[in-house]
Formats: sequence, structure tokens, C-alpha cells
Amino acid sequence: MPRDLPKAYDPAAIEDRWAAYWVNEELFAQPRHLIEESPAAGATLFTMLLPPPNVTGRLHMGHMLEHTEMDILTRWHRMCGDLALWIPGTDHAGIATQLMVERQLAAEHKTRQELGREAFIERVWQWKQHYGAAILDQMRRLGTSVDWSREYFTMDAPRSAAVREAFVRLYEQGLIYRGAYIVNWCPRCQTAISDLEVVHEDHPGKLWEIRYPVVGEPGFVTIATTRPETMLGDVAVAVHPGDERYASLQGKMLHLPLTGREIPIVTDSWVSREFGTGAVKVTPAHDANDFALGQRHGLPSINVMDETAHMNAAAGVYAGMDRYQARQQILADLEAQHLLGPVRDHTISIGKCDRCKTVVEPLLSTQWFIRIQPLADKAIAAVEQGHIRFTPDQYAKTYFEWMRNIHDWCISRQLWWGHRIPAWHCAQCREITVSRTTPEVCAHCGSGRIEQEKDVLDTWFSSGLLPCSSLGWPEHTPDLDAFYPTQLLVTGFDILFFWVARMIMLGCHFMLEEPLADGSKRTLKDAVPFRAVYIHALVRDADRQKMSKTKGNVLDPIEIVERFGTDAVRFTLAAMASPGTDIAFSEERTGGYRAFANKIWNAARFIFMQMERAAEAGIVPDLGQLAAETAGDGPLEARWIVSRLHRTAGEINQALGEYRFHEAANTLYTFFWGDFCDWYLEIVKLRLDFSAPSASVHSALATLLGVFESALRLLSPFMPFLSEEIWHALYENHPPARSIALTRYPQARTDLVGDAAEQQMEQMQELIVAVRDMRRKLGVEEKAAVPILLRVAPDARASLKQNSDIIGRLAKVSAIEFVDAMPEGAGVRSAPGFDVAVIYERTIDVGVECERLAKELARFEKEVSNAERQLANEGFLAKAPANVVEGLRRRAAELSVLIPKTRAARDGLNCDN
RNA sequence: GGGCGCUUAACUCAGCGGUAGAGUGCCACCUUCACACGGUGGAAGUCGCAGGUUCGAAUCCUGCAGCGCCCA
Repeated sequence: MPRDLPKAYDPAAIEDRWAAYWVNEELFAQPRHLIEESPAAGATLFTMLLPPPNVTGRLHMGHMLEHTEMDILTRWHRMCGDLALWIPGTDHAGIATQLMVERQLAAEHKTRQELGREAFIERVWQWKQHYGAAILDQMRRLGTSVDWSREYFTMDAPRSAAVREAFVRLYEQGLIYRGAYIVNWCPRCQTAISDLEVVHEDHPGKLWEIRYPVVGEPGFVTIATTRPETMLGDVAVAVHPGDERYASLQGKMLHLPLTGREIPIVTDSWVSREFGTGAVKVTPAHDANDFALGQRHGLPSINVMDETAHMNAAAGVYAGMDRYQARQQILADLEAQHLLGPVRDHTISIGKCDRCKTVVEPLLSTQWFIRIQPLADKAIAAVEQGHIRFTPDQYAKTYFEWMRNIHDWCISRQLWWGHRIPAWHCAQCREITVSRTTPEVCAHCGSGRIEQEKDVLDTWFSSGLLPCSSLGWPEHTPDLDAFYPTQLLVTGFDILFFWVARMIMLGCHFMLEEPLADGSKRTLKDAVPFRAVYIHALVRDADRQKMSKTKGNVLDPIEIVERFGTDAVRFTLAAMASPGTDIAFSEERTGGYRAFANKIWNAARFIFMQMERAAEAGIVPDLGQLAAETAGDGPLEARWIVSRLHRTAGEINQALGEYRFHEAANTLYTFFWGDFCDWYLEIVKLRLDFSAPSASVHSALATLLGVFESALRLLSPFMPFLSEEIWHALYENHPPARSIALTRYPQARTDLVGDAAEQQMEQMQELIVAVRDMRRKLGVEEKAAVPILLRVAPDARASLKQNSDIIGRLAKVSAIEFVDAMPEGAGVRSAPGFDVAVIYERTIDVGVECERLAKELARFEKEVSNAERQLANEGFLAKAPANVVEGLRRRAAELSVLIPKTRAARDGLNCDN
């Protein structure tokens, strides 16, 4: 029996099956031949690129959140009828991957140098085949609705072709150059790394003062430095031009201790007079600021270290020492010459390699650079002109800030794993040949003695091209015509500069040259790689701590998923994903949403049970005609639940359109559990009397099934597994579509949103809750039904009378006596719309009830005095909107009735005695 | 040093100009034939502090305090 669900919801029993089904049936693919045969022109598109996870990575909670948000959006758009395409893939991650394989080699007591470049790269490919798909496999298990037929890898053939084309084109356009500049050098990885790959940490350090003797006269200039070992590469000492202390020394020369060299004193307003002694040593080859200063003053650069951060031949007697060893020796030698001044404790910011944590050495070396300004200008304009929108919008500021202070991009890396730069050096004429195809001879002198550049490209050079290259660029493909620009990029704020900025720069630059599908010229508006960027928050642990390996508080999402189910984890993340706010991931809360899944599961069991009973009575609903509708003269609960459903659908659609996942999830939760299960199902039990099948029984069943089926579709993007399972079961495995994910998302029909039904129902709910509370206070036994006295306004009486069976069942009331006036005194509960009393001989706990009434009275009195004060205020009456004034008047009137009633109730109980 | 953000119920967070909300937790009762991953009811907040704008401020502005992040 397909509708025979187990009593408790067990995600493990259903998830693998559906995950495999979605992949095997290729449900979420947009086949290329379809795009070619009938181009997507005119269709509403939803295209998104998966920010490529590293091949070295395993899924973490950040991915889980990111993928959940992207999957909810993609599934939602798909169900809204959009042509939805989500392209998955991985990034080759140059340094990280090379490091993994180097570690593997180290365990075998080998180095990559011993292996040689070709064999090493072969080994990395093997590693990649073996481990590189971990995250994608995890995504398959989690049911991520991507198009697997379009999976990319940043080093596969099409992406490599894109990289080569991009490099050559930029070179031809004069936007790539090669030169000697200071870069962040990792002595362990032995490569240049980007600013963003350097993590700065404050450490306790020292500030040493060193005396440099003035040439030709007695006296010293005392400089302060945190890195004495670099003094061997000093080429000047700089002071502020306005610094009185050094005014007389300007233009003089100094002896550089331990070297025998003489260096000039230069003035530069960059120097801080307050820091240290106000005199700073200048070492252009080992400090970025000094390098810039050296350039301004035409100073030479003296490199005193090699690629492993050991002192080189230029360091004289210190050659061969490691940088820290050299520091100690230099300090000792200075001390011996009485050139060392006072030492002070000083907190220094140390930059470490993000990958291997080695202290980075600023080093002068020859690298390839992109002249970034022309690209950045377009990237800035694209956002300024509104072609790309950020959510939350404050990230646009961060983006501008970075983009406007951008430096030329060092794109060369001294790694073996990556896209090797397509440039060939000629041994004959020393010229460089840059070419799309591998050249035989030097383009300048025709010599055959050419050798390809050893450096590879920064990984982001290739990932930055992905919005174009994943769609086939530089080929002008139907995919490119159909899907570029993509609609959205979802990513973390830490990736803003990594990918987002580079994708925008490269996309705007290259795609401007690519005509639109109709052949017309593309403008910036359509050259952007995506129209919107949604920045999600950080997932922290339950104590708001950042998850980190060293703290040991890292949660493995797969492990959490195995305990709670994918749907519960997805729902938790969605429910907590308020834009701009970090998520304190709590397992307790995840447990709560697993309970929600179980609740829905059991609602389904109940409904299926009713269908079975109906079938036994000969009632078989037409499952092909399910609709969340009801007749205007239908019973109150039917009109109400249909109204609530459509209101809910409207709110969810709006919330998702604004990336307000938490609002969408909470709205759905409240509807499903609060409205549908707690109230509607309880009421509908009254209607499903299959012993006497009537039109109203048929209609009740039809509404129940229609609303439930719609609610499942509302749920589907959030809980794809659960909704799929129940939905297929509802149709006894003969559903109208291959997957609930391929059906249409419920849209709000305003004609079915009934304010009157909602108001009537609300009043009845309020009455039922009041009676339940009074029963408890009176000590009525749980199962006993008791009569009540009820006074309501004449216009509400008919509705309540008609639905007295609902009140009877939900509040356990045996009979309702409608009266025009309530008896004075105790036991009467008053609300704006009604007065009610439970008829029961046992008395209430007078003390407790008096206290409750006293509190209520105090609240009413405070409220009424506030209201009266405002209503007496002419400014309020004149300036406040009419509906606000009217609302307050109505409330004041209510209170003026409620207060005497409450007082009377207290008098009846003799509370003040 | 520059920039950004946060401070609301025991906890985690919504709300961002018109009568303080949710989930979890807590207390009491209930094994009622969908669900104890449940039901019913309940208690719980001077919205960080001080000024200002406004008829009206948790919500806007200014200052202060504490916490956090990014860039240098």
C-alpha cells in the first residue's frame, strides 16, 4: 500500500532513494539540444553558477547554508515556471591542491622536485580523480537541484581554452605586463600569493632602535625597526620633511652598519613622526611600503634573501642563515659595536600564508600583472549604474571601497598545478612570444630555442571567467546566448573580493566584445556576469563562535544530516537565514524542525487514513482535479483554511523574491503546524462522517486534499525529500508529474483570501481558547463536556451558532446557551467580542484568579489611559492617519467596556477583601 | 588608523515610526483511535545607556558604553 506510511518519519529511509531518482532521471537538466532547437528568447530565466568549491574541500556548514539557499531559490523559480539552470563544478585550487599532494609525497619521503614537473602534475590529476569530487558527491546526496550534464572543472579543456584566450587577448590589448615588483612570497610554497591569501594576526614583538653613524661628522641617526635582519638590504633612511629633529641632517649620508655601504637620508611625508624615532630604514626589496617609497625616490633595491627566506650572497657573512637566525646574529653584532639602542615591546601584525601558515616574506620578484584600472572602471560602473544589485545592499559599499583602491593584479604563481602561462621565452633574442597555440619558433627572431614560461596563473584567473566559460565562451554558443548574464550569485562576504569582484571585472571586459543573441552590440547592462549578488551570513556554532578546526567546534553537515534528515537541516538554515545576520546553528533547533517534518508526516498519515475510510464508503476523490478552492457558501473552516493558504502563498512568494528565507520558512511553519494541523484538521474531523456520506462530506474531503496538496507544493523547495515522498504516496505512485519539483508553485489568489472568514474564525479561536483556559481554572476534568453561557454581538451570533459543533468539539462544550446579558459577578470571561461563562459547580482558585484579573485590569487601565491621552491630543488627531485614529478609538471603546466587566468579576470574587 | 555591523523574554533571533513577536527552553495538566519528534493551558521583556526629532520611537538622528567583523 503506497499510502501506508510508517508511524514515525524516518528521513534515512527515503532520502537516498529520492536523491538517486533526481540524478538518474536528470530532472533538473536543461538539455543543450532543446536550447539549440528552441532558443530561450522570451522565456523567464533563472540561471545561477555554483561558486566552485575547491577540489580539496569537503562540504562544511557554510556550503550547506549556501547550497540550501541556492536550492530553495532554484526550486522555487523552477516551480514558478522559469527556465531554471544551476550549473555545478569545481575549482582546481592551485596552492591548496598542490599542498595536499606535496603532503602525500612527504609521507612517502619524496618531494615534488625529485618527481619532476610532469610526473608531479600527473600525480595531482590522479589525486583529483580520486578525491576531487567529494563535495559534488555530497551535493548529490543532499539532492541539490543542479544540472549535472553541465558540470565544469576549471582545468578541463573548454575552461583551459577560455583561460588561454583571455590571457592572450589581455596581452594583445596591453593589459598584461611582466615586471619586478614586491609581492607576498610564501617561503614554504615558494610562490607569490595574493593579498587576500595573506592572513594578518597581531603578535607580541619588539621594536629595536639601531644607530646609523653619520658620514663625515660625529653623531647618529637612530632608526626603529621590527625587522633588523632586513637592514642588510637598506638603501636609505627616511624622515618626515617637516621633522625639526632631522632638519640639519637632510641630504647627508649614513654608514649602514655591518655592511660598509653608505646610504642617503631622504625625506618623505609618508613617514610618521610619532612612530619610533621618526626615522625609518628603507628596504625596498623586503617591504611593500619601502618599495613604494623607493620608487618615488629612484632608489635601488637590494634583495638579501632567497626563495626559502634564507639570507643570500648579498648578505655577506650572514649568507645561508635563516631569516630569524640572521636576526639574532645581527642584533648580537650590533650590540658588540654599541649600535643597538633601547628595545621596546611592540605588537606587530604578522602576515601568514593562508594555506600553510608560514610567515610571508615581502619579496621583490619578476611577476606577471594585469593592468587592472580599465577593468575596475567597468566593474565600478556596472554596479553604480545598477546593472548589478547587492543584497544586503551595504555590501555595495564594501565592493566600491575595494574596487576604488585596487592594485594591479599579480596573476603569476610559481606553482606547477594550474594553467601554465601561454608565453614562450626566446633564448636567442630574449623576447617573449604570447600565443593561443603552442608556437614552434620565436615570433620575433624565428629561433627555435624557445621555452614556455614556468609560472602558472592565479586560480582566480580561471574562476573569474566561469560565468562566461561555464556557458562555452570563448565559443559563441547557444548556451551563452540563452543564459548570459546569469541572474544571481549567492556567496559569502569573504568571497566578495575573491570571485565576485573578479567575475565582474572579467565578465564586463570580455562580454562587451560579444554580441547579443540577436546580433546587436552588447552594452554594460548585458555584459555583467550576474544581475544580482546575494551575500549570505556566516554559520557559527550554537555559542556564536566561529567554527574552526583549532577550536574543535566544526560541525560536519553530513553527520548532522544523518541525525536529523536533510530537510530538517535545510529548514533550520532557512529559518535562521535573515539577510545580514550570522547563524548560530543549534542542534536543538534542528531537532525542532525534525519534529515539524514528523508533524507533516503524521498529518499525511491522518489524511491518507481518511481517504481509505472514504474509499470503503465508496467515496473516491478525483485526484486529477485537486484544487485549493472552496465555494463561497462553504463551511467557515474551509473558507478560512483556503484563505490562509493563499495568504501564506503570497507571503512566501514575496519573501523569497527578497531573499528573506527566514520569513518564508517561518510563515510556512506557522501555516502548516498552527493553522492546518492545530485547527483545520481538528475541525475537519467533524465533517468526515463517512457513515453518512453527503455532499458536504465530499466537499470537505476535496478541500482537505486540495489544501494539503498545495501546502506540499509550498513546502517542496524547503523540504524536497519529505514533500516528494508524501506527494507520490498521495497519488499512489501515479502522480501527475515525475516530481513535485516539476509542478507549479502555489500563487496567491486574492479572490480566495477572505477577510471575513479569517475574522470570524479568529473570534471563534479566541472563544475556544478562553473556554479551555476557564475549564482548567475551574478544574474541569479533561474529558468532561460542560455547558457554557455566551453573549456575543447580534451580528456574530449566527456564525457562532452555525459552528457550535466546532466549539463543542474543540473546547469540549456540551451546550451553548446564547444570552443577551450575562449574570453579574464571578466566572465571566470578557473579550472585546464576547462574554463567556463555563457552568460548573466546582469553584476556582480565588487567589490565582484574582491575581490574573488584577494584572489584566492593570494592563487595560494603562492602555486606556495611553489611548485617552493620545485621543485628547490635537496633534495626534490632526496628523495621524485616519485608520490609526479610528483603530485607537475602537480599542478605547472596547476597553471602556472591558474594564468595568473585569472590575465586576473581581468584585464577584471578593478579591479586595 | 579607516570603514561596517550588532546590543529586544532564560537561550537563539524576527520586527525597524502607530497597542512588544517566533522557535527552543521553562511550569502545570493530558498515554483523546495522525503525531509524546504529540496535545492543552500558562508564566516570562523599563526593546544597552543618555539626549534629540515627532502627535507618537524598539523602530529615525546625535553622543556614550560593551561586543564583533572587514581593510590597512
